[in-house]
Amino acid sequence: MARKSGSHGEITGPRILAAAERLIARKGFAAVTMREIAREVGVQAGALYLYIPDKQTLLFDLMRRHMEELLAAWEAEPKGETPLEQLEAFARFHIRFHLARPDATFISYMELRNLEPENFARIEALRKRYEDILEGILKEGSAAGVFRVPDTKLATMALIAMLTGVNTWYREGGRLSRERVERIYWNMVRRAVKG
Amino acid sequence: MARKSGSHGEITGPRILAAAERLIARKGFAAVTMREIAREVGVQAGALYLYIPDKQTLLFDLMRRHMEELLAAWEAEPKGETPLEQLEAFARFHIRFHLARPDATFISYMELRNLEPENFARIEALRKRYEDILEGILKEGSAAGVFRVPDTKLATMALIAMLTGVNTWYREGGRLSRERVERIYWNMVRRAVKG
DNA sequence: TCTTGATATGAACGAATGTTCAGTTAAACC
DNA sequence: GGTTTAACTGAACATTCGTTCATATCAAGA
Repeated sequence: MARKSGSHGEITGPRILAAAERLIARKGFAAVTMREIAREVGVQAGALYLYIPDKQTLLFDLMRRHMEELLAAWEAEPKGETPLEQLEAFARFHIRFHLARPDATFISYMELRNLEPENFARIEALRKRYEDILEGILKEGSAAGVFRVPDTKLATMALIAMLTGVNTWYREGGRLSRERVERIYWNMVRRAVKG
Repeated sequence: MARKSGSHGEITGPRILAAAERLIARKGFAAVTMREIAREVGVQAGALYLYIPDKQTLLFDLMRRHMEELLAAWEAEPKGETPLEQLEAFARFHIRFHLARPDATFISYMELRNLEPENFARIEALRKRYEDILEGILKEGSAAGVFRVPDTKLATMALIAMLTGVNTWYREGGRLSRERVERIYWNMVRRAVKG
């Protein structure tokens, strides 16, 4: 029997990615088995291979999707005119986007070393494109005398680390609203680079 | 035969921790096998169990040692008088300490989810003690009107994330000296919280 | 109604895992 | 020189891993 109940064609493919994302974020890629993922989807382990070639590709697909959605979401974002407005847009966008996808964010920062070299290079390339966005804003603002940053690359890494750090402690329904967190972080970012 | 060459009593215990730290930092706890660690030490896998009870304890020992050394090192650090001086001391200390121990730092931030609940709680307690040091400085400076931080807990998390982020990109012998990195980061920290 | 093709099962594969343990070695002590 | 003892080996244990595949099921088209 193919399944206990329900009909075929009930989109199993996407459910695999969703289940894998949840499990890998919680336990780590190496600690999650294909059988666990299958159980979460409600299917036997062998059935996973109708949708993915192997476990490594599953991880790569999750990370690539996350990075591509990140870049696409920024493209669709209202940018602002001045470097200061752009920096605020970026800071708020970064917090908002990553807080909305805690699992994917966690995986993309923690599981890099479980990617095979070629896959690693491709994810790193996407990440660099994202970092270049922030560095571009900082460079422009530096040239205009609005920002004072001795090293734009270093400032880029510092600000992204700080902003991504929100994910490690923020909890929905906690003491602070997302809007309030955004404002406080934006204030720290602004003051950290203000000329 | 016990060994191919050399004599017994050549401190194998510490070498296990050192090898495990290197390997786990590079490949992740779940992806490292006891046989790999043993090979790195130059011993058979069974011999590891003369020094450690099991793999989980090995991870816990690494993380506990790191956190305890961190707290002890801060105790031994010259503190400064004013909140501003204390904050500078903390920022520079944090960067210096963690850059000197990239493997242990990496493990302590990445492998928390591989700790069993009880071990996790103990490591988290140590981490909280460390975060409380920075929050204490921020609170004191806020009360004195030297700092302007709307929420000391949030600022603590933001600054620690930013400072620890140095480890993700800094490379010995790279473009920037450690002293220069320290100064630039300290400047950003100072401006981010200055009243 | 018969055929087709996608979807899924469940058993099986070899390899690898953490851990144990009876036996071996060699240095240290009497 | 004989005994003790800590250090270590190497084989074995029961599980579990990712992956494959012959087979079964079912919905849809002819």
